[in-house]
Amino acid sequence: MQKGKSHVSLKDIAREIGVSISTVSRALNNHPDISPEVTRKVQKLAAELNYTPNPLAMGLLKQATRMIGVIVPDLVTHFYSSIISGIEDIAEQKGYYILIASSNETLQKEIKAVENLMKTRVEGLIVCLSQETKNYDHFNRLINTNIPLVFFDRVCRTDEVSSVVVDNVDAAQKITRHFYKNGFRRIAYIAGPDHLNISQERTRGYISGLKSCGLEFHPELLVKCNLSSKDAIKATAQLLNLPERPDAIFGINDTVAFAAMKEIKRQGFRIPEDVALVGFTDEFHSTVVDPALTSITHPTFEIGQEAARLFFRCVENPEAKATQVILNTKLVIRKSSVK
Amino acid sequence: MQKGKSHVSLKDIAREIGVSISTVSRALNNHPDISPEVTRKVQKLAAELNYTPNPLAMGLLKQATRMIGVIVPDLVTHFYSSIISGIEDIAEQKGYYILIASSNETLQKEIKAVENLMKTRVEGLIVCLSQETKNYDHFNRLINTNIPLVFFDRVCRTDEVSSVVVDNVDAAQKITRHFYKNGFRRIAYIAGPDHLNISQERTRGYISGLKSCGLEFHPELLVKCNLSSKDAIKATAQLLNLPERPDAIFGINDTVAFAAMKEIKRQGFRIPEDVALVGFTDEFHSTVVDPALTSITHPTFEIGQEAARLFFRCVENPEAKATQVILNTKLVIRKSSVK
DNA sequence: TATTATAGTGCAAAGGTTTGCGCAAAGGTT
DNA sequence: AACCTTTGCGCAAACCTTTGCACTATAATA
Repeated sequence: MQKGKSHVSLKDIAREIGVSISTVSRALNNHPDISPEVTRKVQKLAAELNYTPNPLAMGLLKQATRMIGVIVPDLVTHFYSSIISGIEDIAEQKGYYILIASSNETLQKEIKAVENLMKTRVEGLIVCLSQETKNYDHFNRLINTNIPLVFFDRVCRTDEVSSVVVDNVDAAQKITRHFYKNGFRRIAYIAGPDHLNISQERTRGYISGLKSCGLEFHPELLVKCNLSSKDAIKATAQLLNLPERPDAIFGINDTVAFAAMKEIKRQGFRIPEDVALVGFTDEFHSTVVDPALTSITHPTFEIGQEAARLFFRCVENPEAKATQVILNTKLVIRKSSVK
Repeated sequence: MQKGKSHVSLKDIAREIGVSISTVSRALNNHPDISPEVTRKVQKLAAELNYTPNPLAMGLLKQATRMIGVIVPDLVTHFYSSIISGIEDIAEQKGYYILIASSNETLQKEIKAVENLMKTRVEGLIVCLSQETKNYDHFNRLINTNIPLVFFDRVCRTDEVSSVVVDNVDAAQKITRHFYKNGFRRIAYIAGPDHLNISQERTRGYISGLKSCGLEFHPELLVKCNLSSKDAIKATAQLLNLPERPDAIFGINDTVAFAAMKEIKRQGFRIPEDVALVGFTDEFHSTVVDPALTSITHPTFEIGQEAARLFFRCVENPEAKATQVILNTKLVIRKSSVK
C-alpha cells in the first residue's frame, strides 16, 4: 500500500457507492432524510474501510480540537504522573486527548510550553506552576480571552482561575500534632521557596500546629531550601548542627524528605530514635525506603480528576466563576516517626 | 474579549491590510513575488497580532499532523517517563509534539491506545509493549500501510519494525560475573514472563554468564514472576526457602528488586552479608533504598532519543529497512552486592 | 389533470493554509 | 508602434467535514 491510503475519507466512500459526500456524511450520522437503503450501504462500507472522521477537519469546522494542554514541573515524579493519569481518566470519558509538556521547574520553559500548546490549538490548559514562577503574565492571554485554564497544587490568581489544591495548612498541622503525640518536642520544618503557595500554607500549618500543641515556635527550626536534593541536604545538615538538635523533622516534599533521610543517616543518627522524619509525598516511595517513611499522602489521581472536571466546567460554561477545590490529605503513619 | 477572537488567521491580516489571503501567506513565507513593502507590512502586523499558523489547517493540507503517538506500559515509572523525555527532546527539535497513552500493562488498553492514536491522525507510533502482549495483530495496519512505527525495550517483529533495546544479554552477564567476582556462588535470578524479549534475553545472559564463570546452572535458582510486587515477593520467598539458599539474587527490574529487598529483610536476612541483591533499574530509586542497590542502569533518556531518531528516519524515508539500535548498559556497584 | 406536499439527494460554503496559474500593468526591446 | 518580459498580485483548488438550502422526482391531494 502507498502513502495516502492510510486513512479513508467521506469522499472515498462517496465515490465507491456513487452518492455525494453530504449523503455519506448524513448517512453516517443517521440523518432521517437519507433512505434506509443508502444508509445501510454507507454504514457497511464505512465499517469495512475502518472510516473514522478526520479530527483535523472537525477541529477546523467546529473550532474545537478536543485537546487539553497539561503543563507539569516534571514528568519523572510519581506525583505528577499520577495526577496526569487522573486527568486522562476524565478526559478520555469526554473524548478529549491531553498534550503533556514539562516545564522542568523553570519559568522559561513554562512560558515556552504555554506558547507551544496554544500554537497547537489546545482548547485550554491545566497547569502546575514551576518552582521558579513568580510572574504570571504568560497566562494573561488565556485569562483575557477566556480560554479554559485550571491550576493545581501550585496555584496563583485563584480569584480568576479555578484550581485544585490540598488542604496544606491542615496537613502540616496533622504532622506537627502527630510528632507531639509521639513525644517529640523540638520539631523542625524544611520549607520551600516563599512565593509558592504550598510552601506558605504548610508553614502556616506548621506554626499553628505547634501553637495548638502548646509548643513555642523557634525560628531556627524553620529552614528553607530550593527543593533540590542538594539544597535539602544542606538544610538538613544545618538543622542537625544546631546546638540544640531537633528531634523531629518534616520535609516539604519527597525529594526533601529523602535527602533529609540520607543526611541524617550519614551523620550517624538513627531514625526515628534520634531524629524522627515525616515527608509530604505520595504512596509509592515511602514504603521503599528504610525505615518506611511516615507521610502525608496526596490523593493524586483525584487531584487530576478534579482538575479535569473544573476544566470541562470552563469549556461548557465559559462564564462560570473561578472555583477552588480543596481536597483532604491523609497522614499515613509508618516507622520513621514512631519510637 | 469573546470566543473566536483567540486566534488570528491569514484572513484577518489580509482584511486589515487590504490584500488577498494568498499574498499574506506568501509575504509571511518571504516569497520573492511579493513586494518588499507589502511583505514588511504583513510581517509587522502578523507579529503584532501574534499570528501563528493553524496546525489543523496545515495538517489537513499537508496530510501531516506533526504528532507522534507514544504508548508506554505506564506513566508512573521513572523508566518510562525518562524515556518519554528523551523522545520529547528530539521531537521538539523537529517541531513535533507527542501524544502519550498508557496501556496499563494490558493488551486491551494497548489495542485501544493504538486505535485512538490513529484516530487522532498521529503520523506514527513509538511503543513499548505491554506485559500481556503476545499477539501483535493490532500493529498490522500500521505495518501494512507503512505508517512509521518504532518499538523500544519490549519489542517484537524486529525484522519489520525498527526498535531500540539495550544489550540485555550482556547486562545479565555483567551481573552474574560481578556476583562471582565478589565471592557469590549460588546466584539466583527472578525472571519475568517468557514471551517478553527482555526476559528471554536476560535469562540467556544469566545462564551464559554462569557458564563463563565456570558455575553450573541450577534450574531451581531461576524463578519467574509476572512483574508485580506481590508475585515478586512470592518468588523471592520461594528462593529463600530452598534447602540450599542462594547467596545472591538478581531481579529483572525495579519492582522485582525492591520487592525482593523487602522480603529478604522481612525474613531477617542481611543484605549483602546473607544475600546479595542486584536490580535492573534506572538511577533514581536505587540510591534511596537501604542498602543502596547495585544495578544495571539503562540509558533511558538516550533510549527515548534513539527511538525518536528511528521514528524520523521512518518519516523521512518510508522505504528504509527496519534497524535495531542496541544500547549499552552500565553496572553501577553499590552496597547491596559487595560484602 | 393540475397542483402541492414529501422524500431523498446534491451543491456550496465555511473553517485556514499553500500553491499553480492567470492576469494586469509597467518596463524594455526591436 | 508592436511585441515581449518582468513584477506583483489575486483566484481557485485541495485537504475533510457538516449543514442550510435548492433541487428533482414521486406520491398524494383537490
